Amino acid sequence: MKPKTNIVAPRGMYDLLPDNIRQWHYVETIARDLFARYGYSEIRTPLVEDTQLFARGIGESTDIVTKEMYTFNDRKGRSLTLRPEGTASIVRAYVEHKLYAQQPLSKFYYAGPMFRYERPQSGRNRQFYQIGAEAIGSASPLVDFEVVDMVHSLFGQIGLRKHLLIVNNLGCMNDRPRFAEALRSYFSDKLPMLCPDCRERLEKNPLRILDCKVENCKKLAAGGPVTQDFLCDDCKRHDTVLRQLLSRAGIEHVFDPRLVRGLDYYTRTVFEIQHPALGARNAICGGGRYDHLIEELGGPPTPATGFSLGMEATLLAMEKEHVQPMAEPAPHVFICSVDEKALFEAAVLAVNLRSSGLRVELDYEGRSLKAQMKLANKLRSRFAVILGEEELAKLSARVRDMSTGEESVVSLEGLAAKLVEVAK
RNA sequence: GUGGGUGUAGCUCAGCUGGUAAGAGCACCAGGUUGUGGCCCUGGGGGUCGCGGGUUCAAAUCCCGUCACUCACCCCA
Repeated sequence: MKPKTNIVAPRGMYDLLPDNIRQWHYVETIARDLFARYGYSEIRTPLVEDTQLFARGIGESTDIVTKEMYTFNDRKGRSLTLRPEGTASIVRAYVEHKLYAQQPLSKFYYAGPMFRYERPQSGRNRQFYQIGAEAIGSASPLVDFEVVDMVHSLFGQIGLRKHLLIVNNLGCMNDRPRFAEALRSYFSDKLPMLCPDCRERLEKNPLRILDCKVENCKKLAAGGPVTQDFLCDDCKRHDTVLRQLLSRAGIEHVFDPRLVRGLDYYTRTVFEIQHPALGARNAICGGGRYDHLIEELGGPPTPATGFSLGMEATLLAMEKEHVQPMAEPAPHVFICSVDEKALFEAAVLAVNLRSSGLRVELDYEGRSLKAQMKLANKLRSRFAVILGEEELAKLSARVRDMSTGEESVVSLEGLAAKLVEVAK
């Protein structure tokens, strides 16, 4: 009787097997290198935070806070939450360590898992991985520009070609309520024509009506007010400068006055990067300015801007565009042993060859030479080194080039040097 | 939380109007070569047909429930 468990990974969470992890390293490596060039330093914060941090930072009434958080009490009864996003934690650390006192502008990036209790879907999981960056301490549109350029360039360097940058300006804390009010009054007499979801949005967050997917709601929204009409002079200037910079730098983008991002803390600049080959959840990156969050979380009034990209969605986009990272390097050498004595020597030889910098595989089980050769072939090893009675008697090994089949006998003494020479 | 689709070997899937249908390809192992891979040939191991219940003489096949995966909605990276 085989013991059988039905324990599998939790819903919406999954294992990354060696075959997939290469792609993750590929993206992470490019990102780290690129971020360093922009002067952003890595920061790591706990995966778990005080529940209040997210409730206050993201917004008490948002879906993320009301129904999507993994929240639990620890043994002392403190309410803790698995982080559903990265920005709040970064800001918490910024305030806690008084980093504003050290330099006027702090530039961070982070990478790691986030958790939201949602129904899984294409490009969306309960544990998902984000790479993000935050520039805290400047209200300048130049910083928005830098951040947008940075993540846009990242996708380009990864090898994506079809990603699409969309920008908008939501206005500052004075403009937003005026705009929301205008939307309410515009839609108030059209209530029966809106979808049920939008009727609720009208109460809770009227901006969201603008990106409803229902055809009729779209039509109605098209005739309604847009953010641009309610921007104050400063916001207008901010918006203009950002878009001019993007154009001057040759960064393709579209302006979409209906783009609204979900998180409550966004002010002024918001942007999104989408990929057309994805499913319904087509954003691979979202971001924007949040000029009041630092103050909201107990710090001095400090403007900030940033973004976050979804790793799974990015990987999906890479797949659609057939972007393939380099293959896992194949072994230089596979050591085959013909008998038990050779097997012993093979283990010792492996140490020697590996210390010379070679990638070395060998058989551990004393299988047939044929089986070992098959394995060497399957692993795409450049050479097979064969140890047998004949070879060992002469303190030598047989070296077989796996692509040509040519063989030569080399003394054990000179083997490492010889292989290093030809295997490179 | 709501709705649709799908769960058969390690992988991709066929079988599904109930009755020699537990199958294929790939992968794996062995042999064809007493110490030599790729191609080819032969053989072999491997499956509670997601799980539970029901209908029936008989269920992978029909019905119900459940779990999981998946796509979409809400929301969002």
